[in-house]
Amino acid sequence: MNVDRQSGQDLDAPTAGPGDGVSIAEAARLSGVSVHTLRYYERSGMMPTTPARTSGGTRRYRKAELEWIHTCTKLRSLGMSTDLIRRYVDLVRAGPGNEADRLHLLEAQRERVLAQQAQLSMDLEMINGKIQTYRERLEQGSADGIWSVPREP
Amino acid sequence: MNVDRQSGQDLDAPTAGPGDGVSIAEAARLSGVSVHTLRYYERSGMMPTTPARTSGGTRRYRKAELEWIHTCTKLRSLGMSTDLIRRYVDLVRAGPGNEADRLHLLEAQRERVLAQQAQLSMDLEMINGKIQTYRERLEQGSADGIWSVPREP
DNA sequence: TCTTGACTTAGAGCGCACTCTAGATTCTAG
DNA sequence: CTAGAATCTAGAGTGCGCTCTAAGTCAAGA
Repeated sequence: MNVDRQSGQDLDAPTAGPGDGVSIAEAARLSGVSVHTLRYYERSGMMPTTPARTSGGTRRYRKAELEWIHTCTKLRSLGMSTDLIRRYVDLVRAGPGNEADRLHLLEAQRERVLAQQAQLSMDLEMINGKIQTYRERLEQGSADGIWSVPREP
Repeated sequence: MNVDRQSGQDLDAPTAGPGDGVSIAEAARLSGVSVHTLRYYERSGMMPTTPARTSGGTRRYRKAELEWIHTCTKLRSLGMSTDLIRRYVDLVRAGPGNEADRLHLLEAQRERVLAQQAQLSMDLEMINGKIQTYRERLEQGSADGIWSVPREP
């Protein structure tokens, strides 16, 4: 059985009984995002499946939701916009048959990330150059001419 | 003589005579940022030196400003906040003697970029895995079980 | 049962980095 | 000299991705 060590809840339970899944606070702790953000993701259509509810209406996050949140945070940290994630989620919710579209969204994001990595590496050379220059000048006791303001004669 | 090919202006001229430097539109074209952004950078204290002005008050960008804008856009694309850039610019404007502080700002930014690159690479593995899975399933004509919504029995 | 803390919703607020506007002034080609 | 394009300033507006609030409901231990 697949059980959360903290809450002792069965993450795979098929129904929304009172003891199934974990609370939103626990889901937040497990995924590293705030409860506010979890609710925001849900109401803005960024969850392929929404957490089950107890009879009182409180959310119970299970394996599917927790795994998606994990994926979702990775897509976000790869720079994928909430709008694109919504589009991806819409495809998933539409069910089988649009896998090529989903693939295309992911591949497009990968291309953006690769481009960004290349850009970062290029711009890093610049900052490394400046760091190197500062270090050399500091060894000599002077940093003139890097970005000092020229004095009027 | 250092001359802009487009405007034919002397970028090194020491005084703010009417024909020295380039207009803000030309500076924008050369640096790839908008004229709005150039004015914003200036008034929010992100320019170590401000462009000279004609007698009528219009800006004339010269080599120093154009080079800084170039550096500044790279720092921005490395994710350095405008606040940190302002701090760096303040140090530069304060003149020689704080090179260690400047160096520290740049090194801290480099550390953040290196961490971000590592994170991007890690998260990219996830997206690559999903892309790979989708491709395989598409070859088989099915993408069930990646992020499909389970049907109720 | 009671109490305390966690949870609910809809909607407002925030921080960042621009981006645009209005209305006046300046520049430049003819 | 003149017309039209470019520029000026201070300040307002925008889009993104959260983040927080208010006013109430629910859950769980003593």
